[in-house]
Amino acid sequence: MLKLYSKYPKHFVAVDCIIFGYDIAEKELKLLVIKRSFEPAKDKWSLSGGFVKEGENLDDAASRVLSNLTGITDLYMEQMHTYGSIDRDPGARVVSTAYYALIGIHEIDTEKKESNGAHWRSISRLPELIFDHNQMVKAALHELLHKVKSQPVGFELLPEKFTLVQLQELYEAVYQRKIDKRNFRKKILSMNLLEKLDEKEKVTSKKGAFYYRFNEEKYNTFTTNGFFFNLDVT
Amino acid sequence: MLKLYSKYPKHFVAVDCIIFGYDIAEKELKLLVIKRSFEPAKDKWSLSGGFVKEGENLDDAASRVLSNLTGITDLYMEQMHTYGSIDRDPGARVVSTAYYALIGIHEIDTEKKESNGAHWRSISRLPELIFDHNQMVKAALHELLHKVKSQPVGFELLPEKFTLVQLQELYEAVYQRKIDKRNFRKKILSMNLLEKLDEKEKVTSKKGAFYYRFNEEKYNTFTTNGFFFNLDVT
DNA sequence: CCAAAAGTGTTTTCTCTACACCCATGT
DNA sequence: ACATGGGTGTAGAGAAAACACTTTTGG
Repeated sequence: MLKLYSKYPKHFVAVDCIIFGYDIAEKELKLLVIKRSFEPAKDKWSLSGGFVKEGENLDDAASRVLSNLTGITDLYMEQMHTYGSIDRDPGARVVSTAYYALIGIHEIDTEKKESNGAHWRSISRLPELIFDHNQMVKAALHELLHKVKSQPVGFELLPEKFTLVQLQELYEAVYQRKIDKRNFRKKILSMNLLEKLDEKEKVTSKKGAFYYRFNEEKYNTFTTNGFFFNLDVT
Repeated sequence: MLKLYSKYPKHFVAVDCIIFGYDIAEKELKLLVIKRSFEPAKDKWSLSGGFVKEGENLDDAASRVLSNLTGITDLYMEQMHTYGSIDRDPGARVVSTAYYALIGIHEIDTEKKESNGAHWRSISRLPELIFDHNQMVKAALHELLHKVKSQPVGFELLPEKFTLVQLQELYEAVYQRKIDKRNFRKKILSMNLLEKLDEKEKVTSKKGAFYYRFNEEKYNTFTTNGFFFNLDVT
């Protein structure tokens, strides 16, 4: 390796993962937080993070942290923002890139979650987090809100099969407001992205609600043709 | 300083600045590019960047690079994305955070620009840039396009006083398409963010066009009340 | 048979779009 | 008086919003 840049300083580089999960039963958006196991700020609540290794891509570091914690390997994960204030981490100067992921709350490997001291916490009742982690979460929520309107990411938070009621409740949880049932269904179905299955979910009602499935192929056809997902309902 | 993290590797951290300028005369969006003065890739076209110093905030590093190049100190600058592939820079593994700035093409200190080997290049005729810089520009343009629709950042690219014609031409340059004059004026004026001045610009026409000014106070009133700037015109 | 949740259409309102002529002025 | 760019309104189409009753079925 050439020593071209040897006069410049090096820094610790880390990633922090903001893992959102949707709890279909409680109809709440949750965040995965961990009890930090090392100094500084040991035993405080924190996002899960990790240092970027030598010869490891930044994105790969984020995936590694996520998979160590949840067992999930292949996942929608998006870089959000990089935090680089010199004093953000009292242990040393660390530049940290925050990523966020959307998962169904039950997709997670419970073993791994427990052994890492991770817990789901409702976003409306978050604990105090270390460093600038609360700020990160706030920014990620803000971005999620915008994202959810313009791209069909909501489906990432649900199991493969879901009912329209569940989908609506998810949007209500994210938007933090009520949505009109008829308008919601009209709009989402008119996009032709959902496939109605022959199966019904019969736990929450006697009549039962039809399951639907997100059709990724159709979505890709649309996007390549300059289609713009836009879910903005009453 | 505690040696808490000493077992982890350190990395070079850099910033790259994507500086967009609007040329009010040529009605074109331009990008500031420089001829790189050092190895590797010496004499190739590049964004202007720099390594983050010891004890320097990430954002401050971006501001420093910008001000060295343009003389502009106080500016709207936004972090875009962090690029962290291990082989993106052939000189060494460098994690680089890209920022973009919007300025009027004439706000710049010409001395500084020349002495740094910087040039304005129309975004429709960009040269090949080093490393992943073309990718950065493409991403920044994409983000600019979305941003411009949802936030009144267009004004950053214009001088304090501007005519509605100039503002429309700016949006046409960014969107890369014609906008209906009457619809544009109707929409932008209905937002009540512009202040009509008593002065006219009389260079480009005999009749003269009234100057307007962006009213930041009004904008702040709106945003705090949950207002959403939305410019999406014919 | 009734409670509980699923499912379904229509009307009104508003926003977006398309479109063409008059105005002011310097030469 | 005319050429040049600045400025203005309206009608029609399409999208968003408001709104309430019927259906199914397990207990």
